[in-house]
Amino acid sequence: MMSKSTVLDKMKVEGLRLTPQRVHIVELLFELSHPTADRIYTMMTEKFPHISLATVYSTLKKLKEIGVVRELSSGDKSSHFELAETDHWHFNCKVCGEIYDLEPNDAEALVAVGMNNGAFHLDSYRVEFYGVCAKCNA
Amino acid sequence: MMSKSTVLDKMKVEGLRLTPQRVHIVELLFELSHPTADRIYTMMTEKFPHISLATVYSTLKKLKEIGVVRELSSGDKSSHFELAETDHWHFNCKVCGEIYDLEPNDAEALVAVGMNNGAFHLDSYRVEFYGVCAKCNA
DNA sequence: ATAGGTGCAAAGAGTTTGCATATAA
DNA sequence: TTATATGCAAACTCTTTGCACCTAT
Repeated sequence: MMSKSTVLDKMKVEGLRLTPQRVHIVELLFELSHPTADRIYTMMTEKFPHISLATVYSTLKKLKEIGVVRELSSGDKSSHFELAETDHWHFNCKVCGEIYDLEPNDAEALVAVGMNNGAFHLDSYRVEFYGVCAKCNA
Repeated sequence: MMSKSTVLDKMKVEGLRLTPQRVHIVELLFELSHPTADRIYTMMTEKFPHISLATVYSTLKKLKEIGVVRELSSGDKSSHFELAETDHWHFNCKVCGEIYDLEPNDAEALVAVGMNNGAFHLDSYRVEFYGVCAKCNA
């Protein structure tokens, strides 16, 4: 589990300015579960009433570039974002739209496939499950 | 490996009309590798000079609904589409943009995680790897 | 001091929708 | 015959860009 100061340090090291807006976006990424840019924007307006969606997108893009944020591009709707921390997989409920984090069982074997016998250079990978969660199935 | 007539039968069964446009879209899905809607549209214009992108999107949407097509939503760019046939995983090269099909090693163990101890109803899943392919790494 | 960030508005890309015409069944 | 598909254009959503002003370093 990454800490907030680890993220902020990383941002500084990578040459990103630590504006109050950016700091709060990072805080929200720790508080919210897989938020969309718009969700972050809405939460931001409580503390920064005049913030722009463009600022949110711009910050998320930079955080993605330095590798502390992952973008989850979900088919027909808007992207969700998460801190690129531990290795985990996602379950996407088609009824309520909730995204659940799941623990991998054997990530190493999976990664071996992704490297294609060493032929490919692997940066990252994602595992996404789709279906109906326990709550919605009841 | 699904056959073209299997797909067309399925479409008929599901109440979709077999128009010449739709038949050719299906043919293109067999010929092309993970095409975008726009790629299919461009190929379609050779045979149907006045076809509309809307028709392509509409057909892909219906094929997705009846489960013969999968949409691969790729982050910041447009979606790619593929026939929902065999169980396979993808490697996405960030340099050339190519999408490679990979053979799963142990899909069952993976699916077991996705079912979350039987709590979730699993429709489907995807495994996406990101990195640099052999060709671009040379 | 100044490179980089912010907020605003406008532009862009991809996808969907409304509607009149055409057509598969 | 008639419910559904097509093609066109316009609309929509999400995201990016341009620019003048501001601010973290």
